[in-house]
Amino acid sequence: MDAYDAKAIERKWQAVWEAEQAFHVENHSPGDAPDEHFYMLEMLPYPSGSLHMGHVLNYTLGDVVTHFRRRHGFTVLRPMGFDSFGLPAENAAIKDGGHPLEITERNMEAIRHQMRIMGWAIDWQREVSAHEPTYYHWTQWLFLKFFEHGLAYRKEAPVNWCPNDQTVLANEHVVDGRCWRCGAVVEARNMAQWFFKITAYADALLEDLATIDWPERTKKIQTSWIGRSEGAEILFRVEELDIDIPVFTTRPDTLFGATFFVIAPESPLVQKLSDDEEVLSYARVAAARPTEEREQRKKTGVFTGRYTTNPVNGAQIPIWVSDYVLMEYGTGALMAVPAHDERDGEFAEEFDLPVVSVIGDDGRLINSGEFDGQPFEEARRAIVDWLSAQGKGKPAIHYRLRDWSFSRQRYWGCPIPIVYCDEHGAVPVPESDLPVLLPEVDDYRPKGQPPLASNAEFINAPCPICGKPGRREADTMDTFVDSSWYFLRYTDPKNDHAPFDREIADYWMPIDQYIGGIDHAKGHLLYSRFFVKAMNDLGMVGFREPFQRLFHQGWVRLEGKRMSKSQGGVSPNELIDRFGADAIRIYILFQGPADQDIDWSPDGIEATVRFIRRLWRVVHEAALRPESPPGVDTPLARKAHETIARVSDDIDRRFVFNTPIAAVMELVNELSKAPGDPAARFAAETAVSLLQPYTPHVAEELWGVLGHTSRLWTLEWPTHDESMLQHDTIELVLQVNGKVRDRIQVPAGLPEDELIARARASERVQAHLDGEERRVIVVRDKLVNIVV
RNA sequence: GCGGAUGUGGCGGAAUUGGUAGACGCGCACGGUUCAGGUCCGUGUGCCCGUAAGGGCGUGGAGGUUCAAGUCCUCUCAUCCGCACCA
Repeated sequence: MDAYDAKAIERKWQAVWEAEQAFHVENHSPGDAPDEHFYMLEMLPYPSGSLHMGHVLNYTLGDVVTHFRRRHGFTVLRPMGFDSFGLPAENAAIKDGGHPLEITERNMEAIRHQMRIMGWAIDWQREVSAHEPTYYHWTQWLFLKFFEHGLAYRKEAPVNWCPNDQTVLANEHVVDGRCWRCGAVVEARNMAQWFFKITAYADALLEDLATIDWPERTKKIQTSWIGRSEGAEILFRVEELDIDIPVFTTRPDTLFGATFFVIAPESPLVQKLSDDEEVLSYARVAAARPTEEREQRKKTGVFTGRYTTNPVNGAQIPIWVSDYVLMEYGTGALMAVPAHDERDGEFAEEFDLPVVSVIGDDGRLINSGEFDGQPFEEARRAIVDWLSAQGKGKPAIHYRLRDWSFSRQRYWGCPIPIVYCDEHGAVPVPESDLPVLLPEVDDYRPKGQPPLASNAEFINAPCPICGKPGRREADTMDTFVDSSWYFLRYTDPKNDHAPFDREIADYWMPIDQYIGGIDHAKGHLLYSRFFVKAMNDLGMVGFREPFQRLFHQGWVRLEGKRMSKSQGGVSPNELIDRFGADAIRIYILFQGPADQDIDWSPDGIEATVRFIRRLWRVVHEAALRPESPPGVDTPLARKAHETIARVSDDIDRRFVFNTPIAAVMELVNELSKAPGDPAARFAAETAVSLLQPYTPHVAEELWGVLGHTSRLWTLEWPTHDESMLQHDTIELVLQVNGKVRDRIQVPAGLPEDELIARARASERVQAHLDGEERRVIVVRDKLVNIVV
């Protein structure tokens, strides 16, 4: 027996898999495509630096599922690619020099290498990268389709502006109101921005959550992010100015209690309602105040001097301006009901405004004219009906979700295929002119305008309609656009006349198992759902959800901090070099349930290497034993069958990956204690076969040691014999008053009387039977509990 | 403030349907083998009392349901996460 040499074994089998393209799957013509197919996908990596232990967990998990499904006869699509546009490469180029493309491709090569030496079963023939023109060609094409159908549009909107870096920042790059890079206080600035109309899909995104198998907490995050609330829009008339101000409320039943009215400081209504300098200056100061300060509990505000009419009772109520009203939500104005809304109540107290209670302790309306006495739920409808009849209101639904702003004033992203013409406005680049290639620029640093704007050759382009000089859009797309459809491109990655073929996409999609971090719950996972729904409506795909089943792996933490590219962490390469990929794979999954966070400690790795070496030795010993006869029935054989059952159920139904390792360890322990057992060969083969998805290299090698020439990775998963799980004798637990007093071996299947008799016969039980027997509970083949 | 998750030995965790708490592994202790060993093998290891037999206690805390609770119910504490003046 040679010593276990992880490196040699891993290189050997990785070479075989590559030479045989073992994990490549073909697209069949629709008629003869295999029925049993499975689309396994993990979120694609962002190529900044190299992979960290969090990735190792993510992709090893996916790898186990891939092998497990393959060996159950499924044709498994398991592709890989790179989210290769984005700020980090650009920032690295600014900071250290070099080109974002070079930096990105260097990192990609490092990651491909890591993926290869981890031995992951990936179909590399389907690799896609966001920054390749052959990919972003179709990102641009999809943008044009969305634009054509009104799902992509341009409008003025507030953005996070860093006055120091002279650029817009994404929300996640604003930390405590400051720029993450230079620390300058971020300002709100209005700029023309491109948006996707994700709000048009708010209801669909909510409703279809019921059709997908996702963790409840993720559904909850999306639900609260979309933030649907039902209520009414009510018009408040300002007679002097002859205007109606709409407000949104979820509590129209409290309308009679509206004793004042408040508008947001940013609201254009402020100027209309008042020219008083005190009011205007309050509004200016309040609007400019950072959000944090606005959230401080003490209410501020100023009376405009104007009144509006409560539509339901004609009361003249004062109009105030206060920064507790948000311009972004509802209509930027609200009816204040101090008796039944905590915030309105605080405001009323601060400024000594009247409070009228309109709901009694019994939940029925009071002080509400003709609606008095109605339960408030009924009144809610009745009042809205009454308002509708009067033309003063209507039922309304509001969402917290806003349209997705995807313009980025940065270089390293997908160009937006638009030309601005003085005459024709924003004109889409014709499909035949795609892709609009990302050009070279002299300097990636944004200086008040996006880097692309400085490239005259790029920026000056004729209007596609009239041919007169126009200017290209200089913004690039948010990288979340790239990742909103990459999983579709994988199904048909080489297509050069369309993003993908619908029939092929419909065949593979939706993804059967998606694995990635929960941090993408309201970003990538929501955007991708929106894309698929929109594409379905445009007739491009035949399904409405991209990810049928979703799993979130936990974080790998180092000293309490999440390992990530920015935080650094433990280098997988070094670990592979020292312990081998198989040991790392088994180690990372053995730490605990995969959806729980792992605190990194190097201690356990030695142990997993020790286990592999033990397996190596025990299997070699077993290989010297004669072939196990079919149907061999020994305790070791039974243990093997039990292990097959446990491992299969854990991976398949329970989706847990740590306990199967423990189960196989038990089997290997049993085997090492009974090397001469006639079932030794069988037990060894079972252990190796069950471990194959976890440790594919050493499993393959040991499969050969056991005399097989077949490819274990292609073989059917073992099945257990149900009859081998039945035990002839069982351990019967004997309790007195619920406390365990004895355990005895009895034949399985004894009748209750017999079990009771045997329980009473136990000396240890008798020692505690000093009172009158009141009751005896029997769980057959398990326990007897005597109550005295 | 609202919503959610988690809490089990010295440590990571197991216990799937209310039925033996602590599987498997780390660590530790003792013994053996080798001896250059940070190798390998074996035994033990929840806590307390006891030489032992045995007994008591024990799943963040307090109550409850039940013959029986880590598991179900009520309250509570701690940690983490999400949302947060959303009308």
